Amino acid sequence: MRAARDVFAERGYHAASIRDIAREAGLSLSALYYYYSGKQALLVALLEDTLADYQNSCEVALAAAGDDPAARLNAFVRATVEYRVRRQVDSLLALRETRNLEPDQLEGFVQRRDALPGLLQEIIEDGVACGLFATPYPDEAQRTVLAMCNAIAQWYQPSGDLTVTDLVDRYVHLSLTLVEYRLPGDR
Amino acid sequence: MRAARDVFAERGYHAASIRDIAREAGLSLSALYYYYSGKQALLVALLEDTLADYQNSCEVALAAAGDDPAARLNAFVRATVEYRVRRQVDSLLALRETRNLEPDQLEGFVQRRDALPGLLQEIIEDGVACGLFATPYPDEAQRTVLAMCNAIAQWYQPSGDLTVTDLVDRYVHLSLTLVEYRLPGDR
Amino acid sequence: MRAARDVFAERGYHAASIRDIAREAGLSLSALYYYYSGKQALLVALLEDTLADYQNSCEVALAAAGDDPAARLNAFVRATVEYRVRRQVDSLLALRETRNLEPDQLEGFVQRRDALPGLLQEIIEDGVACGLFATPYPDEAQRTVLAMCNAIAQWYQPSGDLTVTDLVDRYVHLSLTLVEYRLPGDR
Amino acid sequence: MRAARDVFAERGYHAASIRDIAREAGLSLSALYYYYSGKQALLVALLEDTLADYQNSCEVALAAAGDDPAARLNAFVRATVEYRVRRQVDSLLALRETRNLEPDQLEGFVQRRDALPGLLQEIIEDGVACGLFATPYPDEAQRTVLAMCNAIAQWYQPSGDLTVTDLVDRYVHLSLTLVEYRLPGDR
DNA sequence: CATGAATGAGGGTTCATTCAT
DNA sequence: TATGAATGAACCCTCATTCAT
Repeated sequence: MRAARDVFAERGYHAASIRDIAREAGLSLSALYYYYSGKQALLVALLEDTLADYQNSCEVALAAAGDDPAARLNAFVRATVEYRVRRQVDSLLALRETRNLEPDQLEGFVQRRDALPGLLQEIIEDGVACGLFATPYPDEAQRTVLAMCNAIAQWYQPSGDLTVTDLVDRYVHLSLTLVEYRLPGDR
Repeated sequence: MRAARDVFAERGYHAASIRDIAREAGLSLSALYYYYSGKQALLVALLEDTLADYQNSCEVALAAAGDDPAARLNAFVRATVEYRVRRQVDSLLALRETRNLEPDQLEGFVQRRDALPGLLQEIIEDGVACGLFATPYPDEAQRTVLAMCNAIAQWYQPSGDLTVTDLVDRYVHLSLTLVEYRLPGDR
Repeated sequence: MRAARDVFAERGYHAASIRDIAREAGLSLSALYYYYSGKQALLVALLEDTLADYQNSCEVALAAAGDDPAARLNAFVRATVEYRVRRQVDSLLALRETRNLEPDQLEGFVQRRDALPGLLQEIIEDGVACGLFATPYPDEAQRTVLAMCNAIAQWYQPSGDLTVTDLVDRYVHLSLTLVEYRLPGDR
Repeated sequence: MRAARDVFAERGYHAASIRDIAREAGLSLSALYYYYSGKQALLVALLEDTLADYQNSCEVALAAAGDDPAARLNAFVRATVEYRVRRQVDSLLALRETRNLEPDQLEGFVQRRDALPGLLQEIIEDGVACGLFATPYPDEAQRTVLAMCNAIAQWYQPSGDLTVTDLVDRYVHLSLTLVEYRLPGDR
């Protein structure tokens, strides 16, 4: 799977050859087929693993965050940003190669994947409902939060100046700004 | 080119077969080769055309916007959002398939493409410098503005309830919020 | 035809594309087809022209040589060597590309082409018969004379030190040596 | 390789299709690619094998011939003639298709191939130096010896009257005649 | 658990040729 | 005379996959 991840990431699913993956993995072609039933199965395994990990990270973070919408938004953004950095390559694959899942797999996968935006949606709507978030456009705010977090995988360089801690702080700040967070009693 | 756009968009560059494109275009395989020297040439033509159109839209909009950073940000976001809607499929291709340009083409293309984020960068820094934008994170704000505008191509449905006009308004609002725009005299 | 000669010579008949020939000739593809009915026709024209020229050269030389076998051998070798130098590229084509003639053309062409070795054969046999040539192997001598003359086209460099005059002298000498020419009265 | 040899010989490298070779070999197209990485690789394999065999034959023959130039010339001609008969088809390929080697391969191949004429050159020059060979034109004599031996592959018919033994005798005779061999003490 | 061998389908591309203009 | 446009067949090659061992 490591080999598949690297090769898929470098070339893209369709341009990647299963021979390249086998070579990268130090396996013979047939040995690879012994463990995975085919190219598609490798992709599925990668994406499922990535998604499960991400979902779990979010759940844990949200469970610890309690009920406050601001705290929950904070937790969600933190979990997402950290995930995009921690599993940067997998994040890219999830964004780019999901479309190459075959119809069977695709449906269920997308369904599960899209539960998370729904969660974020709820958080923001809660915040709006109780007056913490003043944004007039909760839908677009939610889309933007996701888009900006996802994009991290495309540009972040672990070797650069920006530490993950700082990155998280900044994205949390941006998110709260986006939803126009008003401190309670600040109205 | 229309056929190439549709087929590339539907399947992705590598999964798309030049035979499919020819069929979609109502041409024989060889006739297609008469006009374009190959698959890569089709991709290049598409991406170059898309980029030129987008750059032009931005330039026109910014030229009309004058010097005020807020007005310029407004113009930039408006131009980008409208572009993402007007040429939605091309926008997706530009985002997804640029990586499939061959090294020769890639370099120059990316260079030209990345001039625009630079422009946005300047706008935001100007705004910060003259106190109009209060964001402590101009870099991340700029990345977010781009990310959210780009993402439009992935979800917007012209047939839906949201008109382009409304969409633009909302994204302008979000952008100004992101950079923490303070009305002059509002400090 | 000049273009065809050059392109056929450089790449070989099958590797040469009729587009290359047209480009080399400064013609459009269709204009080329206006003058020659196809690739094969170009080859036929080239080879026929070359053969006719060579045959003519030989006939003229032999007519001037009179009856003496040594003089005739001298004339034949001189004509052949000079021809290989004068039309070096055509000579190469004749040697290499005759096999690519289509069956129709091939038969007649080969028949005419092989009349000349027959002539050489007669010359040598005459010389042997009247005791001028002492070679015990007239057939092999004839084959060798032809082979050595033909090979000239493969290595001779007009820009080199060896002049055509010298070249002819040497090959005449070699030929007479080969047939073991005995000066009359030398026996 | 046998199939490749036959098909290349019959049609020429460029006119030969790799499908024909596969069919002739009783393999599927892909199976052929399993063993040889492509058309060029087949050609290289054939030519290299042929060259190595020929070089080896010459070396063995010369090693057994001792120092006498006449004996060495005899050995060289014998080895070459026998080789041209023994591997007639390969000889034709080597003569005709070497030009279709790609530049990488071509250089080294030609270099190795041309070592042999150099050897012949030395033999003849030795003979001339010690007065055994009286030819005034050692270079041309050498070219002729090679040309006549090489040509054998183009016309010899094993089914004909001429046995290989006779053939060798005659070509040795012609070669010695060409270099104007004088028996020691015959000067 | 691992492999070498084999396959058929399809890939992008080139080509000689034709035809309406 | 000359051309641009078009075609269908064939080309070399790569691929995901299978199977006997």
